[in-house]
Parts: sequence; C-alpha cells; structure tokens
Amino acid sequence: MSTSSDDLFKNVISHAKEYGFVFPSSEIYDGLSAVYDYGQYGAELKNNLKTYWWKSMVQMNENIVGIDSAIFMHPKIWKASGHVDGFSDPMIDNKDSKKRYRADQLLEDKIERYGKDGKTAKAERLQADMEQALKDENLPRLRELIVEHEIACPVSGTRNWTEVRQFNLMFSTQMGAVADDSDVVYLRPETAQGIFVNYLNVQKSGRMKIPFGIAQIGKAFRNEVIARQFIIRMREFEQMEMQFFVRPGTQMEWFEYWKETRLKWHLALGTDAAKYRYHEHTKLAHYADAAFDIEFEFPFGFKEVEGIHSRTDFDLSQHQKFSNKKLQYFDPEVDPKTNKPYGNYVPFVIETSIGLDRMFLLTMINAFEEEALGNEETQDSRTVLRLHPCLAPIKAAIFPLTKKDGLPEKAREIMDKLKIDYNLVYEEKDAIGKRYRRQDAIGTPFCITVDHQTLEDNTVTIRYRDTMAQERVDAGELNKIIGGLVSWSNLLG
RNA sequence: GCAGCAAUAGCUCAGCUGGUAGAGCAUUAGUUUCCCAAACUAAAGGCCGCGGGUUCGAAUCCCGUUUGCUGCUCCA
Repeated sequence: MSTSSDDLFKNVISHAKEYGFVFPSSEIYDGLSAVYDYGQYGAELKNNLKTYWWKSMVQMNENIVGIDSAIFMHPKIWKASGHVDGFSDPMIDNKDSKKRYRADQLLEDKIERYGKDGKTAKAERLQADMEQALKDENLPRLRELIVEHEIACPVSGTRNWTEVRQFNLMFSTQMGAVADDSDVVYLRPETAQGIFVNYLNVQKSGRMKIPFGIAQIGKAFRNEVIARQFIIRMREFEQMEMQFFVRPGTQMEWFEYWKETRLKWHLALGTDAAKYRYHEHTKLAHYADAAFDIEFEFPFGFKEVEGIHSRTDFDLSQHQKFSNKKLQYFDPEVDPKTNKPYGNYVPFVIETSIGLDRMFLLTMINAFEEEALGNEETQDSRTVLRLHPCLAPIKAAIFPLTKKDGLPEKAREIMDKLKIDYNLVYEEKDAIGKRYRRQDAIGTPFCITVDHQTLEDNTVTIRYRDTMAQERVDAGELNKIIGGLVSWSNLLG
C-alpha cells in the first residue's frame, strides 16, 4: 500500500465526517465499534444510489419486481438456509503463537492423522466424541478433547490453549416480553431469505412467469469477529439484492447475463474500468454452483462490492423441506427435446447482491479529488467531489452575488420555483468564491449566481463544478437546463 | 479476540524533565467585496477519550477501559 493511497483513504474518511456524509455511531458516547451513521449529505447520496439501483433493476425490467420484507423472520428460516449450523464456529487460540483455529478443524486434522497412522479405533472414538460435543454445543468438552488428544499448535508447537469460544455471526434477540429460549429470533444476516420465503406469494399474486426476479433493498446484520476499514465491514449494513428465478439447466446463461449486466451498471457511472475486475470463487459456498465477485480497487486493494452467485435450487428446496410447503413452479412451455411441457420444478436462482455501503464508499473515493489550481504567483487548491450529477446530494446551489440591493430576494424567488423539483441550497454568507468551493466539497454539480444584471434581464450565471466554467443563461430556462443535466436518462438511457 | 501504536477546540496540530491549556483554519455576528478559498473587527468554542492510582498538585507518570489504526485471525 503506497503512502499516497493510504492518505487518500484517510482523507476521504475525514472529508466524509467533516462534510456530513458519515459519522461514527453514538459518537458522543465514544462510539460503537464498526457501526456508522449517515449524515445529511450521506443520506441523500445513499438514497440516490438506491434509486439508481432500483430503477435499473425493477423499473427497467418488466419481469423484476421489488419487495420489502421484515428483518425479523421465523427462526426456522436460518436453520433451513444453513446459517445457524454453518456460521457459528467454535474458535480456540494458542496463547504462545497467538494463532486462532477452529476447534473442530483441529480435531478433524487429528482424526485424519490417526487414520493415516492406522489408529482407526482412536479416530472413530474421537470422531464420535467431537460430534457429540458439537451437537451439544459443549465448548468446554471440545477443549477437553483437544487437551486429551495432545493436539499442539502447528506454529508454536505448544499446547497452551485458551477456552473455546463460540463465534456466531448472527445477532439474536428475544421476541415477546418473557425471555425464553423458544422466543429467540435473529436479525437477518442477509436479505435474500426474505425473498425466498416470499417467492410463492410474489409469483402467484404478480402472476410472474419464469424467468423472473425479485429485488429488495434492506439492512442486514453480521456479528463480525473483526470489523474494520471504515464502512467496508460493518455490523449493520445494507444490501441491494435481486434473486432471479430460472428454469433448471438455464442457470449458466443467466449467470453470464447478470454478470455482464451488473458490471455495466457500475461502469455507467463513468468509473475507470481498470478499477473493476471479476473475481471467481474457487471455494464455493454450500449453496452455490458458480460465484463471481465484482471487485473494486480501493486504496487498500481490490475488495468485493457485488457478488453474482448461482445459488442452484438450494434455498427453495431447503425451505420446501423445512416448511412442508410446495415451492414449485408449473412451466407450461413445451420442451422442444421431448415435445412435452417442462412441468413442475423448483426453480434455480441467480443472485446479484451488492453492498450499498461499499458502493457508497467506492463512490466517495472515486469522486474525491484535491485539485491544485495554483499558478506561478499564487498557490490555490480545492477539494471537489466529482459525483455523477444524478447521485449528487444537492443538485444546485443558489447564491446572490452580494447580500444587498435586492439580490437575495431575487435569488430566493428563483430558488422557490426550482426547489419543488430539485434538492437545492441557498447561501449568501462569505465571498462568492468561498461559496463555490464549499459546494465543490459536497459534490454539488451546479451553482447559480444572481447578480445585478439579473435584476435587469432575468439572466443568471451557471457555474459548473467540474470545469469551474461559467455560462450566462435565462433564469426561466433553469428548470429545463438542470433537469437535463440530472436526469436519470443520462444513466439509464 | 490477541499484540503494537494512538486519542488535546469542529479540523490540523503545539504544549509532556508534573505547576490546573495555546495557534492556524473553520464557526457565529459585523465590516469590505460585482464571480472562484485563506482581507478587517469582535465573539464563541476544551471535565486534554473515560475511570482509577501516585503526588501538595496530572493533559504530562502508572494501571484499567473505550474508540480508532496496523498485523494475526475471520469473512456466507
């Protein structure tokens, strides 16, 4: 990591705080680890990113609809999805090497070694003991087994172990007033399950024909072992997900389609294509038969922003099993190979899942620039957020050149006509240049200045953030001009 | 969670052989200014992250804790 990219990241973080984009959560109480709040401009930018995604996925695709499912769901859902069993790992640390291991993996390794050494009886007994301990969630017993079988740390070679601790990535809470084990509910660790459990509702009520998709934007929660790097990994975060239901056997063509479509969505914002790459998962999750990530080159390296996963029929089949409800689709189309309808089947699923907070950070990093404007005589620079006008929190700022001679009144009058359609700010404090620079810092693409000439001929100057160039236009044309510049058709057309 | 480092005004930092805080910028109120920051005047702003200890006295030394950074570990 170079010093300059390190600085860029730090500067973006402090800029985000200083200008009201992102604040540490509960800051006056010393903050809460890996939780952040979005400020006045951050909330606008985040909403604009959501709108861009929702429009491109739901509004632009006739066969995709959007839902908003609850964060609380029946606990059985997480049994079915594999989250309860798959993502609560017993961990143990070696005190000498400071290395951390999964307790069950240490035992598995030992069982394997016993097997190789021909000690099959020992291997079988340990296997049985371990399985019993895991089933009972008996953590002290797991540690006993590690000690009994004299398992040493591969790094330090010592047997100086800590207690075994459970790392469950799901947050749990109680539903109902009386605390009881049976009332435990989880805060969803992914939004996808809310789509799967509504698959039949949406398909029937919307008369959806395969292939079709269900989209959702919402919060998800993961109790990360370690959460760092600003809003890259948060305990509470927001996902924008779409599950696309397809006929079995066609999943790979749809997988390719969404892989390409989703990258195009990113590149339409004008981001340098070299900053993006695909990353193929070689180790697949329990539910997937193919998985690609779209990665972005952050200052600290390439990180996943979006995942396109072929989830097979795993989730729907699991829910079918656990709920005893048929989640099949009757496909009346005729298979040319057999000349018979495709009939009943559990659809396969292609998932596109983008981390909204990561997308937000990526957008900030991309937009952030400390531009040198000096010449031989004077030193000058400005900090500018080159956000796409569609994403900018404030679309335009309106300034009276000075705060007298009726200029403020005229500026207010122009603003009142425009603020119905656009998010605007009005400022009359400080020198005009300073006001321009303040708007640059929050990414406002246009500034409209009212001067004495405005009072005579109703023209104003419009000043562009990126070029700092100015243009004199009729105030009556402003709605049309701004409308054209911030129109979603610039991104989606 | 472990180890190391850090925390002083909104921001960037100074102050540290222990004697109860200071600058620049930003903010607010004026002045000046007809188009690109850092002009003038004034004001406001700090339990020196939090808790405990040593001391006559702690921002400064010690211990704990919280938050952040780096490494380990984890990442559906």
